Amino acid sequence: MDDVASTSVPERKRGSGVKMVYELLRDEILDLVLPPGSPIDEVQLAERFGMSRTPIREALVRLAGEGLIDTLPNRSTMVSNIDFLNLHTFFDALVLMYRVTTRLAAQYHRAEDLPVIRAHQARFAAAVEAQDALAMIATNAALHSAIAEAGRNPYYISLFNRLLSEGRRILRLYYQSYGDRLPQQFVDEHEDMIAAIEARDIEAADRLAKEHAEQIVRQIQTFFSRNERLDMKL
Amino acid sequence: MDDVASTSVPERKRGSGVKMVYELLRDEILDLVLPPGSPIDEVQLAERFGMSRTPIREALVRLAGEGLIDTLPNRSTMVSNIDFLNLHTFFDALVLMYRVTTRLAAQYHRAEDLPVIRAHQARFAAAVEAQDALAMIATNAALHSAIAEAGRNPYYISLFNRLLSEGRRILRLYYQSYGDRLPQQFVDEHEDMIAAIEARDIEAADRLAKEHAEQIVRQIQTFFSRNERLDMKL
DNA sequence: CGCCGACTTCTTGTCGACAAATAAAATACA
DNA sequence: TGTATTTTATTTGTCGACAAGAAGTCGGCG
Repeated sequence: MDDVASTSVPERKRGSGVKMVYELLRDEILDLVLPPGSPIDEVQLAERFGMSRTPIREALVRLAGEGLIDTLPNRSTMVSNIDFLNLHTFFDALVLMYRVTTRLAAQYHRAEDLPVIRAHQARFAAAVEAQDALAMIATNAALHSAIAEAGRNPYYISLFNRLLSEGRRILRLYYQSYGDRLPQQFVDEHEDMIAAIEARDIEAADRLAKEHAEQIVRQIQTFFSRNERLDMKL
Repeated sequence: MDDVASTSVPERKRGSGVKMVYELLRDEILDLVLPPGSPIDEVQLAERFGMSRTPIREALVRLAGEGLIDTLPNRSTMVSNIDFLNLHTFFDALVLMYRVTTRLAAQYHRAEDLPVIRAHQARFAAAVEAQDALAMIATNAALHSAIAEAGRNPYYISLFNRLLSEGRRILRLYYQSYGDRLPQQFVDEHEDMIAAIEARDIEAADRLAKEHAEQIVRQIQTFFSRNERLDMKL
């Protein structure tokens, strides 16, 4: 009908365009609005956002740096595929980072971190209540990211955020096929983890994070091995 | 002979400029040729490499993505500082990644990985023999990176490489002040680790990596705490 | 009928130029 | 003389245009 974003050119500020494009594309990729393999056309994006190709390009370089898009030299660029064959490496790193970040949060968190964490947990519980899969996935990632922040190790934070991002795509795929049935159990497990963090019980935090992570991983692995023939390129 | 980079415009190939600038700047930063805080001027680099600002900019965006340079919006961009106050987070992550990657290498390496690893180890031994600190630091990073590659977990590989990069700057600072006295001990420890990997002895690989890493960390921490007043901005 | 080569087209990579934002310098004023 | 304000200068952010590289297309030839 009408061009979605052609006429609105709302006088962006100087440095804001890149960030906006980056975050929007990022969310669209992670929510599978742009499924793996989708072609990314620079001029098309330039038209859509009403700006030149230069800032678009910068956003794409950043996304490529995080492995969210793949760029073939001189040829096309597209949303990166999910490597189903090596999912175990992803799960291995995910479980380890769950443990390490939760452990460090119990050790190093400050008083002002807990309200932030609890706020995320509240949003997560609300999403589960509303059976909103997309919101539940996003708030789950935000919650664990906040816990990692409280651990105050930028290297772990960085890797964990990347894993959580990739996890958003995989979880979306999982709950999509699973009929979006969202268990209350995760909310309770989160509560226990937060309590352990607040009590500064490092070993308990580690153990709870390990169980929490391994349980999720087990569910998803079961699902993906059941649909073995899902080795489509997608 | 000729001016280093003024008249020679050797017809680079289309996509090669960015990579070249990226790698060169990266090495100059990690070898402290460009010390922390050095200003990065785009036009100056453009003249130096005989190209436009666009590819320079792309290389800088990538470097910023890895935390090697900091960019103040609309103002200057400079080599990122080393955060001496939070070195413990760096060491914590470094030790963990040493362990995990070596462990996985023992578990998942293939026959063709070992010659590569041994080649790096030979170069490392040669650098120690020659008492060449810069080469020793670089080959050490390359060796451990190769071990991580044999572990075949891209997430760990990515974080570990970032840690090894940052480590190159810190080690450079360390050996610089230490009179570049290079111990033979590291060569032997590497040999033991490689042997454990080859024997697929996972627990031994883990233990050796842990001891190796903690010993290095201890040395550097002692050094830095002795020079406590090194809390200069540098 | 099928294979090989020139051509077209489409996307990316690079360029030079201009505009905005900020810091530094210069000026005016109390 | 010290401070506020204007001016200048420098660096970044953005733009439109052009050229190179690669896939697809079409025609020619065996």
